Amino acid sequence: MTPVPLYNQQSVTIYNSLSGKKETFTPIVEGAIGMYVCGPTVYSNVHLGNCRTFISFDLIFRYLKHLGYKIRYVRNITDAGHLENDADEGEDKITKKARLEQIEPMEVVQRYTLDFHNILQQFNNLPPSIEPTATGHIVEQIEIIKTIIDNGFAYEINGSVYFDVVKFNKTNNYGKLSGRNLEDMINNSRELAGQGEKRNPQDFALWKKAEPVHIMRWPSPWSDGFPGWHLECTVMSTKYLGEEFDIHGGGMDLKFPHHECEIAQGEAACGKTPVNYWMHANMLTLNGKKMSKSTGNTILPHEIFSGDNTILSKPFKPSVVRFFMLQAHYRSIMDFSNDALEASEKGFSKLMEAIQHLNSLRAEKETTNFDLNAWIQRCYNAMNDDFNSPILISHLFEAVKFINQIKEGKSKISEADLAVLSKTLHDFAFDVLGLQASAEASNDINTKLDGVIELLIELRKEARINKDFALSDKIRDELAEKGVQLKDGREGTTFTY
RNA sequence: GGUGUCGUGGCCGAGUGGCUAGGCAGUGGUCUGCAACACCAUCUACAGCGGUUCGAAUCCGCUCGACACCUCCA
Repeated sequence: MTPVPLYNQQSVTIYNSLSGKKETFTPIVEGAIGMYVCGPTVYSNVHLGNCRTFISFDLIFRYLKHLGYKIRYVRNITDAGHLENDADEGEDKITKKARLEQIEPMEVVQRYTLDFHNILQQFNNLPPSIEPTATGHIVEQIEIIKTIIDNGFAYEINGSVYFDVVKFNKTNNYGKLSGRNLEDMINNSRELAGQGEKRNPQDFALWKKAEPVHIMRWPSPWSDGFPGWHLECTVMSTKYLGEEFDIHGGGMDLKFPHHECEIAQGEAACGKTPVNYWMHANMLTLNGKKMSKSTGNTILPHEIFSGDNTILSKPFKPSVVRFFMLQAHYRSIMDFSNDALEASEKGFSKLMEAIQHLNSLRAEKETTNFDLNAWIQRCYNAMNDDFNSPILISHLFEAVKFINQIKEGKSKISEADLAVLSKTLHDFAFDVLGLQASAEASNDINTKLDGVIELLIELRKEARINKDFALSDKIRDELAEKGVQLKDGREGTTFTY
């Protein structure tokens, strides 16, 4: 008999940025989900704020997987076509960096893509199902531009192609995601230089003619040039997930104009709105201000792992940082600070230690002081409610308290319940939240074990000085029995495993 | 200037029209040779001013403040 999938037992609610409300999640195809998340532009090291977004969507990916959904998670790498600004002289970010460092553009891409993967792996993010690059989809981008031109929503000027926002807005709604209306934008837009050839300031580039200095360029029917930033996501999401798919995510700062433009492109090219559920992860702030590459208000993951930053009192492990982030809801702004990290570190250890204690608990005939089934459902309810990880974590701490009570002999648990409790805690802590105990804990334990042995050596030394040889021999012999060999030398006692 | 979000106790951070989230820190106790851990108990809240309501920190209005987007950014 096939078990009923969890997704048929749990009803997930998602806050949809498009409607501004929480909505019951229903995928287009039962049991299967297509999810697209905007990835990084790989022109510099990924900072902690970037990581928060990807950890947020990793949580969502993990939970939906846990519920038994078959999910295709597509996250792009932007390695071309990302304009420095909206001016005609706009320079590709990758190209600019390449020129500054005197290396090939793809060398920049390679370096920072590796950095990105390395960091996310340390945070224990699962890799996406497909990680396409913009440069790998130039042909498709050119094709979709042709379609948009044919459909009458784009125009060519001087070898560049622009999306005609004003015309599009006559039949469609430009601004429905970001809650803007075009009239307001036209009336209140700031004056920017270099908008000369566009019909309207709100129009955005689909294809840009490359200036002679521009290294990254591709031939097209309009000019040797490069694609506009917004286009790659439309092309790659459509190619791998279809013209209509379930979830599109990204950082809150991409809502406008990037995601708004994606909707416009999708509708202009395919005649349908591309995404059912838009999800936006909120920013991580530093000193109360958004972390941002361009302003330099950032902290890098490796600085946290090494403790090499003046605002940090010590190094913190990736899992602690991940736990810290998951203690806030993904849609809330979160402020980074050393004090908050330290608090999270202690809480994290408490949780991990309790989970380890599970192995040494003695089962009784009955369970007291804990309604296991109700607790499990509350854990699911928390995650079902727009992936509320902080509430889930608060429930996990209820279990921690219960486990410690059992240890103290103040509560009891039956053998069957112990197995269920253990499975549920492992599922949520490791599979869903993506925390890591094993590797880190074992290192941690090795460190602690070394300390313990050093202590025994010290005690043995004292015993020998006091001529308490019965004790000193007992320490030496019993350690040997457990595989720890003590070696007395001129410079003191050493040991080997 | 336009649009939007938010303002919770020492810190971080949930949530809600009436029923103490949680973590960290603090205090008192139990345990301990003394500690640590753990357990039990406990103190600091809902920016300000009005309104709706039997009742609001939660809804509405105003004020103040912060942040975000409007220009590249997760």
